[in-house]
Amino acid sequence: MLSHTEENYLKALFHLTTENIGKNKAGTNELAAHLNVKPASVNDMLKKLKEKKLIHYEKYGKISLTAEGKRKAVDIIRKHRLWETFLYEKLEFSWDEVHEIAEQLEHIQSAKLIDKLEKFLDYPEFDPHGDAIPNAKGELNIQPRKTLSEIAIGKTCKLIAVKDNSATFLQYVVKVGLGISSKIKVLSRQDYDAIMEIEVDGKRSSVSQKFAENIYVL
Amino acid sequence: MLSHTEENYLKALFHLTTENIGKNKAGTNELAAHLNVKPASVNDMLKKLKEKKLIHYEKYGKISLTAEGKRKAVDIIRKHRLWETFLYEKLEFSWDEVHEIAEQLEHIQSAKLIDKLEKFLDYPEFDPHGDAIPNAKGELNIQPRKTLSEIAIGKTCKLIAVKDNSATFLQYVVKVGLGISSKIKVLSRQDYDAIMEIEVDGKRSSVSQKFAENIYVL
DNA sequence: TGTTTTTGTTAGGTAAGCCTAACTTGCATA
DNA sequence: TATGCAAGTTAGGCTTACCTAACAAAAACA
Ligand SMILES: [Mn+2]
Ligand SMILES: [Mn+2]
Ligand SMILES: [Mn+2]
Ligand SMILES: [Mn+2]
Repeated sequence: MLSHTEENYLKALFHLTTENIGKNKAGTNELAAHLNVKPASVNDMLKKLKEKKLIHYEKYGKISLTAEGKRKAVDIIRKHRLWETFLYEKLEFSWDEVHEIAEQLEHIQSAKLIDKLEKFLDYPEFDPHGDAIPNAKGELNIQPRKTLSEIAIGKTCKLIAVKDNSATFLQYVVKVGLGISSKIKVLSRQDYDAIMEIEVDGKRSSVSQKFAENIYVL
Repeated sequence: MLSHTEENYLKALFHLTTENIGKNKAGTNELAAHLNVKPASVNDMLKKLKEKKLIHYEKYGKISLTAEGKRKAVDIIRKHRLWETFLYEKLEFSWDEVHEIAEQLEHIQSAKLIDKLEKFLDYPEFDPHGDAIPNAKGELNIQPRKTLSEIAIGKTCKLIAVKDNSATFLQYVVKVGLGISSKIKVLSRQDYDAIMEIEVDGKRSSVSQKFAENIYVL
């Protein structure tokens, strides 16, 4: 049985490695920043997770998840995304509210609960932010995704997911008129700072590089 | 913000005092037994809860909840019972499974979540064990309840709630053919050990004093 | 290649929540 | 009223998960 904290470390490692295609190792400082703790605290935990055979790690080396660690992480992500879907679909929360509550719910221990919840939701494939929900076997198809910042001027694309799950970002996304499946036309992009002008349902907006990098499109 | 542990102490105190009519103070050892910890641990926590003005307590004296402590406890019980109802009604868990999972869910922090859950469940009045669910204002009507052990020979009564929420007890209750609203006829009671013979739906069973004291009837 | 900067580690300390062992208080009952 | 036992408290220790400050290693860069 893993503690709440250990689970959060595994989940963070999954996001920093396995989920980011092309990058499969993380560093101490990076992990510390992601979890809002100090590198010294991370170092303590790395020793414990290594001892439990959940991560690969050598002193001064890079960190990666073992198969077992990966499986544990995927299970937490599965719970997180199913709970988000429940909150959004059944309790009518808005998509900027679900993440924070799911951060708590993801730690509830009961395999039966999550399987019943999945059935109740009729086996959803994606959560409210467009992220794929792993199945009960721990299978999750991670496909390389383009971001809005990579779309050429003049082209139109479809929003399929958001990278940032924070309330402030999601509220901003809604304000620009965007949601899952929105069609976005790229009108222009400044050479100097990459600020883009986009059109959504006939409405024009200017968005930053940072914003565009957090929007996944197809 | 209260910790998971502090919440469990308040809930235990509520069950030992306010909810038990006629008894409104508890002792250190009693609380320790209820929480499966040692009296020394309870003593530590009592100092903290007093400091936070959640309990009335003097060294070597009895313990009781302040108005604020009571309110906090009722909120946790409200969450516990609404989650049990959700698990039972929506996810089709059996009544002997819901308590354990609700012990975890009751600590999720979000007033909005619990109010939306209550609405989703259409404002239930009782949980799957027949216990009243406090409303959002913290109101809970505690009425004195008779137990099966107090019913006279020859009389018939109706099961309205169970006191013990453990899986073993609840499975036994089901095995005897009982559930909420079951009609129970008391056939006999031994003078020596108070073992009772009862009839439920034409089926006869013998139950112990301990069993009968955990069945609330009307 | 030498030096600076970044990254990572260690030592030592804190708070929460638990424990055991030893002690004190107060209540029941002789 | 004495006294023995149950109830309650204290002291000191443990583990988890965090911290700061000081240090070591590796990477970047000049
Ligand atoms: Mn999320
Ligand atoms: Mn989490
Ligand atoms: Mn219960
Ligand atoms: Mn609890």
